[in-house]
Amino acid sequence: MIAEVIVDIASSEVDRIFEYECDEGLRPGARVKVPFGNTYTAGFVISTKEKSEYPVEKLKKIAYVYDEPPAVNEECLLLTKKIARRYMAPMASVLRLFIPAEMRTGKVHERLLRYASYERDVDTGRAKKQAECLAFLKTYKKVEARVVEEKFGVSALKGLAEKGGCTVRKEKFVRSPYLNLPKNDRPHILTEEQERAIESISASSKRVHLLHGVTGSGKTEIYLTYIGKMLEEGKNAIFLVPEISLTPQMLSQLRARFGEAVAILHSGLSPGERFDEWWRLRSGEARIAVGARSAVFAPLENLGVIVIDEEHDSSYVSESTPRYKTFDVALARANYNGAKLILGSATPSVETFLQAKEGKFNLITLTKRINQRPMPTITVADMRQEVKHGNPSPFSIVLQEEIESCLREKKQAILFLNRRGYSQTVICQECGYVAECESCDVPLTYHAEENCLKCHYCGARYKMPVACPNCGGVRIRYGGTGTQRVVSELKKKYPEARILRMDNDTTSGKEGHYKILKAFADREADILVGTQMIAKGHDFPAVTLVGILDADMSLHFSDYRSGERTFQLITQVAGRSGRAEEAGKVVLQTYSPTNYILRYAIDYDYLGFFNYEQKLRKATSFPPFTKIVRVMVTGEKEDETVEVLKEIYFPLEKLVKEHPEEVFFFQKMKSPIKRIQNKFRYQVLMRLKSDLLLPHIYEICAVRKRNVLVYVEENPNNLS
DNA sequence: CGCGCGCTCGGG
DNA sequence: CCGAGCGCGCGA
Repeated sequence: MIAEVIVDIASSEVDRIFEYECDEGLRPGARVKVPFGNTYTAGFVISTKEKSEYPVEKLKKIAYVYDEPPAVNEECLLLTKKIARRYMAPMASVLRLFIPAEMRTGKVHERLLRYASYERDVDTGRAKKQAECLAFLKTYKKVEARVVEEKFGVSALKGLAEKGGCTVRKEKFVRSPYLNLPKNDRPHILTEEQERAIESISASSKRVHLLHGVTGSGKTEIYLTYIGKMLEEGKNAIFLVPEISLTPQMLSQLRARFGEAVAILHSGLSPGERFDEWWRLRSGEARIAVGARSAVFAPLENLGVIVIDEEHDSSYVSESTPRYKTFDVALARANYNGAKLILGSATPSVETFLQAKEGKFNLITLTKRINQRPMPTITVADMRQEVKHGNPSPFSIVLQEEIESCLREKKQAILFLNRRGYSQTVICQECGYVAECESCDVPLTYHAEENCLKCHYCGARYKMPVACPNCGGVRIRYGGTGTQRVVSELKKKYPEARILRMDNDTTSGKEGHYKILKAFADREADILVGTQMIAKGHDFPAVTLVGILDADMSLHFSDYRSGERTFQLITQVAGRSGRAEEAGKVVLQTYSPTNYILRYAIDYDYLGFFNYEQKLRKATSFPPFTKIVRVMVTGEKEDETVEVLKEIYFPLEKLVKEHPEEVFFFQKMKSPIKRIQNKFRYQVLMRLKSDLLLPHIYEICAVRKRNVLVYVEENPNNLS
């Protein structure tokens, strides 16, 4: 037998099939160890055949077959080929998505522990410790041997085992997080609207279903009910959520509902936990995979449903090769398995909603909130007027009043500002010098807590200079407010208020996010000041006020999606207010109160927003009516980078000249941020009518030069 | 003349 | 990707 093997080296240079002699019965998808060059390397069997075209005397033998059953099944192999072709990615880099890194490196294995189990009552004679040990085991039946030995001594356990009172055996210990939570069998009562959604999903013959429902309309209950339904039918499920939503509460809720049938895949797990959870899915022991983007590759067969919650979230696009879109992978898997693909969002992306409106997806609209409560009222504070009337603080008069009444009534408030640090820029008032990062082409942000300057792109820290390095001046202006400054202003104004801050600087560590959220939920603070990360799905019943300090921030970004993003952000942040008994309030501060995006957001008018945005995109030929392609060329040496840029630019130029009808825009340029982490960034930007030229573009950009990286992005999330 | 580094090439 | 093999540049 001959095995066609892809070696586990993620480089296009060796991304081809190597043939090896193998034993009869080796199955495609198996991981193997093969001689390669003058060492050994891991590889994946892609297929097997009887005869090889390759000279027999040169064929080598497979050295070792790793695991049985094969780690990658037939579906995954097909999907691998599809993704590799689509993104011109090496097969090995795609195959790696399907198995946990722990398995590849071979550093983590299943964990075996010794357990002492009670057998029967025996006469322990004069051995007092053995008698105690026997009694202990009789009560607890099975205990880890190490624990028993610590309690009664090594010899007592050994002696007891020899007399037959107990047995000591090595068993697999499953490192599954939250496994010990009690299962909660309370019935789940659906509202009429939720019932109808379930019926619609079941009845529709369409592959993709979009649940469009306001925050608090109970989308999660619909997903879980449908997943439960699939389990009953003997089918399995994948439930995808944005990384940030994988909170302990969320996971324990799932465990309570589905018990051990749930396996969790996410970056916060320990290597051992991830390994075990993966195998629980592969072996069929667990039947629901929950996780962020990468969980779409979960090793489940016979899928009944794949759910993508918060469909619009930008974390669903991979930012390293292969730059797959979670939706595309999920759709391919749903098609293969005959499964339903459910997308859910209060603010679907324009692209998704357009497809739903055109009838390609089954659109289900949920209009009612579960608790019947109206959405919080949004008050607009015109910051131009505030400045005119001599209010220099980051808080408008109306927001100050609301904060005060909130504190008086012992309620909680959230203040949102998508900018961390103290001040965005540090400018010398004498000469206009702006401190910039040495490795990136961006200004530095002042952090008051550590009294230092930080680069928000590469994380570098610099000492805060006493005097201007350029002219020696000592008068420094702090421009632009960040979360730290908001907190210090709040403390000045409301010394009695307890304030928590949540941003990248305060959430370090494994459970950094969770600790702050929990502290706030436990009412350890009155006001939570935070960036983007406070916007998502957390329930704080006592929050009655949300302040959006700078609604314009994302609005005036030079990006075709800035309007969409602003709408989504405002809707999400506003949804944090008034989740329980109390009606919520939102104060939205802006310098452009008449902006259409803000007007639609204030009215919670998604359809209004969508119609406007859709017309705009169509008129200006932007996605989803076109596709933006950015080819990024980065390298540490500018001359080398430009060299490679030229190498791809001319073939690309030739390509677009041959297809002028496909191309709206084509230009090579330095990136808006010319350097990040000491790497120069050059790009070719294109706007194309369709995906027709994509394969050619990927092909042209597949050049691999040492020291210079080239990659293709489709509709990139930011153009910096 | 010999060694060292940097580039090219092959791997089944 | 990684090591083997080889070419040319420099030192004494």
